[in-house]
Amino acid sequence: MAGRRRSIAETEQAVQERLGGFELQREQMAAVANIHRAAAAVRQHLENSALRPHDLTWTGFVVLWVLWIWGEAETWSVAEEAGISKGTLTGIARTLESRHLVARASHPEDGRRVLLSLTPEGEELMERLFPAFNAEEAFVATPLSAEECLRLANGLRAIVAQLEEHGEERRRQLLGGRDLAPRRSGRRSRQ
Amino acid sequence: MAGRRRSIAETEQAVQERLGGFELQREQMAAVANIHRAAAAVRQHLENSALRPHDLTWTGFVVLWVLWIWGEAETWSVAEEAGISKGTLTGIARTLESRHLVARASHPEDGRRVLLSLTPEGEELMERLFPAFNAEEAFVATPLSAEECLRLANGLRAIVAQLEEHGEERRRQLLGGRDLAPRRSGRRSRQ
DNA sequence: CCGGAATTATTTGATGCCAAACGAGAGGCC
DNA sequence: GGCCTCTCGTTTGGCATCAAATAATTCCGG
Repeated sequence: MAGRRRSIAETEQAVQERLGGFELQREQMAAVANIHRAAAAVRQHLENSALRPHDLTWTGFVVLWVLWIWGEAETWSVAEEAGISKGTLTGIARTLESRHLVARASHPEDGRRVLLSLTPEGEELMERLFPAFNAEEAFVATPLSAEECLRLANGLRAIVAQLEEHGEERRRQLLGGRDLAPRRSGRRSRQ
Repeated sequence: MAGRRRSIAETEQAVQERLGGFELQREQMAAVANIHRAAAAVRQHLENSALRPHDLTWTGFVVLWVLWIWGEAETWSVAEEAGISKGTLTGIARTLESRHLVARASHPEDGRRVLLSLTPEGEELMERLFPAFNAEEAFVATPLSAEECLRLANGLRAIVAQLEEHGEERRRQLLGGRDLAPRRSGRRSRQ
């Protein structure tokens, strides 16, 4: 056992032994745990294969991707699509702008809003990068048939939908009226 | 369309339109994209429901979890299991140690190695926290039957295995002998 | 045993990340 | 026009994150 990476089977065996005394939702636990294992492994691989030669981070790529697919868009919508907070997007957009891949323009009718779009350089990058990226997506999914991929995607989509539809209500319920403790980090009030 | 969150179906439609001219692995792309959407959504929910009252981050919880399941363990092995780099673990362990949830001990036979374990306080926390955490895992998986959860877990496990078995070789192949550009960030050489 | 090679964990630097606070602008009302 | 409120994007603070450099220790050949 010592000095070797544990397989998922070994881990699940250890969990079984450790948690024998608990009543638990075993299948759901395995699903959630593996979502994160897979996400981390896939992200790691894509960053170190397709993205690294272009010095892009995962999130930077996702933002470029969103702009490529949707064209010019407001920041709140880009953040939403990319699955990051608007504060994070501000930083990412700054980085991408400094590399001339993304352009920032203020909304013609509302001075508060900002529009993001790809520069021609950004478009060109995506056209070259995307096929390589997609090839690595195919590589990580090699063990699965096309149909199994769709099944997988459907299961995951159902989880996302569940959280979009019922997540906020659930969190409210759990609180039962009490206030949620503020995060340890985050900006402090001035007074 | 404006001012509303786009559904996954709409996104996939836009992708279809934008990428009509590319040859692409559609199913694999959908699977990979949804892995990340789901991972982010699930993590967000768990942090804001089960973990927040205990002021734990996702990664902090995962590290406690690994120690709870496996007992005392060496740091490299904890990092491996938790899916983070050993450098990151150093920071997390420091945080958890400062909160008296984790203890650090040096290896009796090898002064380079460090052993981590839960303190009694950490054990107690996990015993109280785990049921709540598992309940939220069950909540996010509500739309799926137990069997569908297992199917999902199996598909994801296959992807992780693919990367563990062939990922490194694949990245070497892609490089074709060339050196991978260093990351933009990271420690600089002294000279 | 001595000195270099190998193997640990830690430090470092740049970036990512969130939530809450903030400031700038828009819109309604009187 | 002067306010008050609402709604944007940005800033802030505290961590998390990685890979490479470095420090600390062990191992091995002579």
